[in-house]
Amino acid sequence: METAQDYVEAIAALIALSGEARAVDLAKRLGVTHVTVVRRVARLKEEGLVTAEPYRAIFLTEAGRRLAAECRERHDTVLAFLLAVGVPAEAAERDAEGIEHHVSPETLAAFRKVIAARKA
Amino acid sequence: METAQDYVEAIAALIALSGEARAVDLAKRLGVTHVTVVRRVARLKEEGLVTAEPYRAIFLTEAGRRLAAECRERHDTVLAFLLAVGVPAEAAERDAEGIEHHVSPETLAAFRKVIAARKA
DNA sequence: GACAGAATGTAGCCACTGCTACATTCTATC
DNA sequence: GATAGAATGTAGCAGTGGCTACATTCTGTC
Repeated sequence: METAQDYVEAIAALIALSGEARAVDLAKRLGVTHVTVVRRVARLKEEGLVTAEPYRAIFLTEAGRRLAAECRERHDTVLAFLLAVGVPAEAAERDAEGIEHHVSPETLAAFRKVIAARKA
Repeated sequence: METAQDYVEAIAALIALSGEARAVDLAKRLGVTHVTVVRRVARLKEEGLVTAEPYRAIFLTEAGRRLAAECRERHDTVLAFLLAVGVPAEAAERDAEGIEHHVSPETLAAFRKVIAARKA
């Protein structure tokens, strides 16, 4: 489930960058081989999160886009929060990747409040 | 590696509670069957983190105690931090379990500063 | 001390993620 | 349009974590 989120996030990011997500680029971005990507994408397809045809790029379904947007929003919130409490940018980026999958809605709400407070 | 930390943490907690860590109690605490525990503990033994003899309780080696202490300290810091920024206790406990494995030393330092500031 | 029940150990299954090695298909260039 | 190189697909291996089922050992009680 976590990896599914990482994948749709990465796919969304690649589509935003270049209009499509190719297996080789996904592999590069996620730091795995293309085989791992292909197999995982097949499952995402079964789960209805992406569309994928042999030898073609990968795209998100409506459900995939929704999930990606959620993840993106959560990721950005966690990152902004870490930066707001004084974590150096590089560490914040790294840690946000791991932390984002373990924040409950309650924690996310608390994070947002802190961000808003620091901004004010 | 994450699971190794969860196990030494749990073992340390059980030892603190009752003087020893038994497989069945570990299984209950970690929410898995005793088989999973036994196999993981065998690996921890190979890694020099615990001592384990057939049909005997599990204990931490010096290295295991060090690791457990580190994890405990980090866990407590994350939990205290979440509470300090207003996360409800229940959610904080849950999320700390997941987040603790993804905080870098830099992030931990930032967390400590926030805790100190809120305390003052 | 026998015995039942609890605890532990062992065997074997599945799912997931990662890999290498090799096969196939695309694609850009000549 | 042939062809080399890139991209993708497929097969098969290993490690980890989860399980059930069954065997063995402990242990407390009669």
